[in-house]
Amino acid sequence: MDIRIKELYSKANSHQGEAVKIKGWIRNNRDQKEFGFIDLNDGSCFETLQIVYESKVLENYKEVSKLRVGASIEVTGKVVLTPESPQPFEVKATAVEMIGDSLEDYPIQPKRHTREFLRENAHLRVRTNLFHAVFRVRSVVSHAIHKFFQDRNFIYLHAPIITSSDAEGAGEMFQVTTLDFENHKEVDYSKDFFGKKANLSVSGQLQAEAYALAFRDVYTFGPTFRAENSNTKLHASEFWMIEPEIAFADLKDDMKLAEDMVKYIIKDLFVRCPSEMEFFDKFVEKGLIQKLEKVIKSDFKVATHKEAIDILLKSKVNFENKPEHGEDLATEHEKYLTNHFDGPVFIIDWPKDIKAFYMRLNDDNETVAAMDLLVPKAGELIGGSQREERLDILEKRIKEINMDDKDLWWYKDLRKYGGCKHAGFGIGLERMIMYVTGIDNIRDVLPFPRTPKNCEF
RNA sequence: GCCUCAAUAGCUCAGUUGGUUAGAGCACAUGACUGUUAAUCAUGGGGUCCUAGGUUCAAGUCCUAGUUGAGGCGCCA
Repeated sequence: MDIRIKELYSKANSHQGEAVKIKGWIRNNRDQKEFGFIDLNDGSCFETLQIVYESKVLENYKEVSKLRVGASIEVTGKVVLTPESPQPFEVKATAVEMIGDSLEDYPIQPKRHTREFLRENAHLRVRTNLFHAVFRVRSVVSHAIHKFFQDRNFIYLHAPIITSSDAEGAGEMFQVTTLDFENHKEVDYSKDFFGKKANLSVSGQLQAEAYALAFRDVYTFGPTFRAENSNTKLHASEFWMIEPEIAFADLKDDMKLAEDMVKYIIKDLFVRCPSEMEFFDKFVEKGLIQKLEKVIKSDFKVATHKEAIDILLKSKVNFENKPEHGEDLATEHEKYLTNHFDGPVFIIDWPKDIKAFYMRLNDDNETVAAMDLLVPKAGELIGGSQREERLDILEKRIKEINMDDKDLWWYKDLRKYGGCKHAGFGIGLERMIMYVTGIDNIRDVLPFPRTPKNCEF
């Protein structure tokens, strides 16, 4: 019977003595004179299956003993429980057939490689324990996010990937064009494909607002593109973002939603990826599981931007960037604050001058109803705000920062026809994965990462 | 975009104040071994010392430029 290794691990006892057939890739092969062992992984779960093969049984014993790491094989054999051994059961092979050979220069060895080397082999690194675990978790987290919102009756909105508005203010954009730049010198965007300049989306928020004002609760989940020349462990040129938007809601509702979502994802992960989480806890970040268990149980802390600056000033730490009221927080400040609060912390009520035009002006006329969720390792995990629903104030803000709002006519319409209090946030999928796995480089949680000067694969 | 560091075998690294034929472990090949767990043991093959200039009797080693990578900062998610 054709079977997956995951099925064997979940119900080993009921398969005892059964004849099974498994296909997979060799992780390791150790032979002796009369018998040998293959560690087989078939991708269905984190664990490998030990195959025992004997010269008495296999006609092709010699060939099997020479199979290299990475080769794909089909094994026929019998399930045997081995309670005395490190592994709970194994399969005694009656036949082992090679499906695809792995040549002598297969780069992934059963030993420790550097992350840099593995990045250069992004097509093969998934066959290591670490990346197997990372990308299972990425898949499970993605599913958990959909479940979280779908269970709450949110509408999944596919925001456009190509946009003409460059109003989001979220960073440099990649241009989308069919103009022939190689043979023409002057650029006339009216002759371009869309009749005007177009870009890859840096955020689906503005469109999500339109849908929230019809469905009340919506979320986007898709790729986002930023052409910033950012060379850090936390930034990629192409990443995935989730942007919920909720109507008849304020900043408090927004924060509650964010906190519930983060906790939901972690809980789901503990249920569905116990082996992977154990692996991360052991080899990537010691104490990870304990840290996340604490996050589930405790309430996220909240501090206003002013309070946060006061804490930094009182700390007497000699920061390279002096903390100042009305100024942005530097990375070193964020790190200090997450340590100080010993867990995730919302920083709210930011000075209006350092935040986006669409964020709702507070009654003090100086701060906006914005929130950033800071966590250790991933830094700014979430950024959100209550949106400015008052048309006159929105227009004033746009004027204040000298923004060209001719592409925003439809966005302003949302304030003219049935506008209401609404809020939302954006969470970077990769940063969430970094936070829950302990992996500290964004390039190691993206299947084929795109960063400045790197578009291989 | 700015600053710092690095590049030697397929991988991880060592290589002395510049000095004779550039080493080790793993991987690979061949063999040994009756229960291995990244098995162990023996033997063997494997090098454009990142690229281009320069200094020197002599450069893996020193200098200059470039390329690529990493870390930090800024921008953000």
